[in-house]
Amino acid sequence: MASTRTGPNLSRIAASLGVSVATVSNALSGKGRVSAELVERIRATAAALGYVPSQAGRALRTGRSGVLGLVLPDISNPLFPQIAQAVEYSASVAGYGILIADSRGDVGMQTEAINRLVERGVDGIVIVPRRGTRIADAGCPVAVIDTPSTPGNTVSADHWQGGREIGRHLRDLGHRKILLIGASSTSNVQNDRIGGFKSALDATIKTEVLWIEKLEEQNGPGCLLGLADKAQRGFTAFAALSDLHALRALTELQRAGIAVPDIATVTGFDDLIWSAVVTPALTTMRMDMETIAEIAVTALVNAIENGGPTEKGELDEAAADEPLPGGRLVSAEKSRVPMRLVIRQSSGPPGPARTNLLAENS
Amino acid sequence: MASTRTGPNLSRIAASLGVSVATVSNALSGKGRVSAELVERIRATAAALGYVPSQAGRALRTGRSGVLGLVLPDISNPLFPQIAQAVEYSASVAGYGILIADSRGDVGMQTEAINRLVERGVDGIVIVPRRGTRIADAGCPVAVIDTPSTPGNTVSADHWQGGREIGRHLRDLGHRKILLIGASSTSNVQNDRIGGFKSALDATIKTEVLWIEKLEEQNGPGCLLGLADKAQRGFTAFAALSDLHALRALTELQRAGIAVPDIATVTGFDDLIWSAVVTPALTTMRMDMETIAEIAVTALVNAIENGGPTEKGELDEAAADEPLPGGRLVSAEKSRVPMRLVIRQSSGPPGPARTNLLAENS
DNA sequence: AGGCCTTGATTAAACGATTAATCAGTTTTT
DNA sequence: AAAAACTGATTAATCGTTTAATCAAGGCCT
Repeated sequence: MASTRTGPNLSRIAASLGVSVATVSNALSGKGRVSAELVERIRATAAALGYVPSQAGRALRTGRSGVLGLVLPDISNPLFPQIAQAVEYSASVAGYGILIADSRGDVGMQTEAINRLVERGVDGIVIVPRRGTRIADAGCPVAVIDTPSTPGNTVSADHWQGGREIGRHLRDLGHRKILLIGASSTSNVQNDRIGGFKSALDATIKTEVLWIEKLEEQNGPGCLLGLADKAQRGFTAFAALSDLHALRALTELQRAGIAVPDIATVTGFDDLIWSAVVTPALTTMRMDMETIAEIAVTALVNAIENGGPTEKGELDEAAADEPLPGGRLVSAEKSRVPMRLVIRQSSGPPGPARTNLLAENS
Repeated sequence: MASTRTGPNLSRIAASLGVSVATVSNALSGKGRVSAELVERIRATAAALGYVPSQAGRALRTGRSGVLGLVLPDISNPLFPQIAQAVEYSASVAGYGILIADSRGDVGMQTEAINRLVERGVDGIVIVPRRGTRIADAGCPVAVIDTPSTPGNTVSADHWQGGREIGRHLRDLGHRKILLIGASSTSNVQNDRIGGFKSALDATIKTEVLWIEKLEEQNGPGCLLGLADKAQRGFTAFAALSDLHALRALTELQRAGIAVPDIATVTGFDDLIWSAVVTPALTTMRMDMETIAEIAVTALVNAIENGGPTEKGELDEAAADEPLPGGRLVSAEKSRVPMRLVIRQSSGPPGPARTNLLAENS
């Protein structure tokens, strides 16, 4: 603790007032029995001396560090800022700090990252798992933010509902041939979005899914997606499963001289930072990260402080009523948070030469 | 510490081997004098018992938490992932964890965020300051990542050089009328980039600076930048001071039917995630964040562990030889890291109907 | 052979906070 | 009036690690 190395501690306050350290501790924490007048004097001198409690001392005694770990599949993911900001905020409101760990896209490193956090003594961990991975027993409560269809998911955006809403939006605009653009078919999140999307359509609407990773395996990263060709073949709407892909689609279409939204409609997902400032601004689905983070952190803190509701996610052979196994997945009552449709300028009715005058609903 | 709450500790290992805790501690840390044979046995049982040292106990005794704070002006900034990832990596290599704090764009909250970190006992802090703010005395070593022209800067990209390189690139391509696009004239970083940019041009080249924030004050956020009009007036190159603005320029020009790079050239800064996947892929300047983070973390760790080179940045009236004032700005020998020009498809010679066939230099 | 250095271990004192147990007065109860 | 209960404080143990100080024993020197 560089913080309180030389700074005042409880005993210094106690000494300067001629009382015992226990009394000072009780006064500041409000736990024991201390006269109101003395509490006031202790508070005053503590403030005067600039007292800052030592987390190390407290942690050693209480067994709690007051820190949560945040494990991300890949920090460089553009969605990360939203997540980190929301989780950090919820945690700080609950009195916790956030220690970050990056698994850098590597599946094996996810376990390693978790271990690093555990060794640092975090009280709990929020994990946004790499797709398809299971969470190893961490030795502390764990909240998982993924997608409702993933077993063990604590809370997440309702990606299925999000897909359904954007599907409805495109259906109502009159599109009859829609291209879905995703990264990889192994993503639970993207599959949920696709499932929801298709559930909103009727039989007359034709869809096709373009997987970017598969395409790039053949043509190299950053290759063209061949959307102009798709447009020729009658696709009037391009529903990307991420704003990053939507952006790629938008610029590729524009470059090919296909006006958006006049000729083709482009929609995205996640409302990433640039979505509002490109021209035309992207119609997209926004996750309510603030709520998701708050639910996840609350569930985690509850498990930490009260041994709240948990479920054994991985150790299937063990009995569920086993005495606290150390690592445990926490669960929340509300596990799916609805996404919100943000209509901007990139979506409109199909066919040539029509402009979308809908204003953004803030 | 949820980690070692019930787990094995030094005394358990000591007991199970019939030696003293001090010996175990010495054996595991390699500091005292312990026979090689006993070290081996201790190591073995420690591993067998799954021993994890308690950070709390260690921190309390040594006064070091092994954690660095990372203060960011606004986590939602798209540049953040790069920074966080690089800093987290460098820190973990040096054996430190990263605690994040977000000042959410608010100037006042920067101080508050720093205080939160200090209260959590971080050993040092890496700050990417909100533009124009000074760093308050934090009570622990502080490394600042901003721009070389900012007093107190520890290390950063050489934004001036970056500007110069992209200026040269556009000059060599033959552009004679260039529009610079920035967010705000109060940003040191952007001003450095502009300064470097102009230093690369000769007198025959005309430039103009468009400040987005000023424009949005009048026309509302997300408004058009009027670039089509600028193109009409003879501007052939649009050099944005951030990829976010470059993207905005690119899509706005495309929407107006101005082909990039055939008619107009667009360049950016920072090589953000989407820069390589839009069409045309953005020519941009890339910061070497890995190196910057490594230098910053190394300087910080050096100051923490050896009381390395520091300078009093703020407390001007105090003598420089004052005994360690607690909070101090660390300095590094190498404080400016060159940026690298990444040529992609969005830049080309001016004038109609010419295509840029330069390959990306990876 | 006695003194001295080296080796390999132990002892004990911190670090700073929390908290159960205790204690001396004072007030209330029986 | 003696017992019981409450109030406001103190004492002392504890969390797990590090580390200075100490100690016993064997080897080396003069």
